[in-house]
Amino acid sequence: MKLTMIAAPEFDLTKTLDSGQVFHWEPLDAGYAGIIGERAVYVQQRGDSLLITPGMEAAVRRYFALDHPLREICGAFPTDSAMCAARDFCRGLRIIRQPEWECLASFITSSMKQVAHIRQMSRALRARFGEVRKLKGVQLFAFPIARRLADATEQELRMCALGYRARNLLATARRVASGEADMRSWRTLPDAELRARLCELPGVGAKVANCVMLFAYERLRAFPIDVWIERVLKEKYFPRARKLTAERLRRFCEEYFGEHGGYAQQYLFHHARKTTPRRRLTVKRPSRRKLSGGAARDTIRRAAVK
DNA sequence: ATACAGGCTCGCC
DNA sequence: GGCGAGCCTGTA
Repeated sequence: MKLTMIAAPEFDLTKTLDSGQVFHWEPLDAGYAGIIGERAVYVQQRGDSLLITPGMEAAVRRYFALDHPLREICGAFPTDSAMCAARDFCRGLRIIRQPEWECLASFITSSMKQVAHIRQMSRALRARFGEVRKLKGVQLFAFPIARRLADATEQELRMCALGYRARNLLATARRVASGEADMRSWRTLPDAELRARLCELPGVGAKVANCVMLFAYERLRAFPIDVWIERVLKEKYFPRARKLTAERLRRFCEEYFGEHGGYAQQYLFHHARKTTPRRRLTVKRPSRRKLSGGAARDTIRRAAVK
């Protein structure tokens, strides 16, 4: 197939797709296959350009936010050592513009999951409920619209390995499909109100809401705080803090990282995730994790088996 | 094999 | 209004 070339300066496709903001792109040939809106697209980087499916030029530019003034954004970051290291490591990583529903649904499934598994759940949902598209001879599945999932049963969603997330995804899909939650109209809301609307949805708390604001609503101040970022922040910015409440941490991020906090967060996150040896994680985890949730149940299950 | 994941929600105090 | 426990399942 003939491909079209578009300019993409200050852009790193692989870093962007591998930074945990989007979960459906699959490697294909020397590039990636994915779906933007309803349409399948192939994207391959060649230096400062992208080779893409003809006819998708505008959609690709918009989706990958090639218009974001990356140099200015990075230039406005704080200049502490952690931030500088992340900035250098993540050169070319952009916060993309995802469809609202796909982004929301994906992050509802993300709770307590590693990126690899979120991708699997996305794949299962798409293969079971999504519309098929052909690209370069391979089949791609679009992320199912809310209506489609709203008409499914919790059982069917659980078959996509969602576990307890199935219930939340189904309930939220129903609200979105019915129009009770009109995600499109929320575009005009100020940050705080948008966050409040999102948090009313089942399975959506502050973390997921901030991810959706950042990756789908272009709210570049939104600063999702997950266990990785929490670890980085505590280590780099509060090395000796006794107890740091979530609220205090949130306020610090808002003031310190400011206008482009979301970019700063994504860079710190990606840098930490890609450079931290796995072995160190367990040692550095907050102690409560050792006691709660899965660990306790594992113990029970093991005891029951014996 | 077994610990533990990029949380949310409830019940408890 | 802060804290801990439970929830499902696959992966490292």
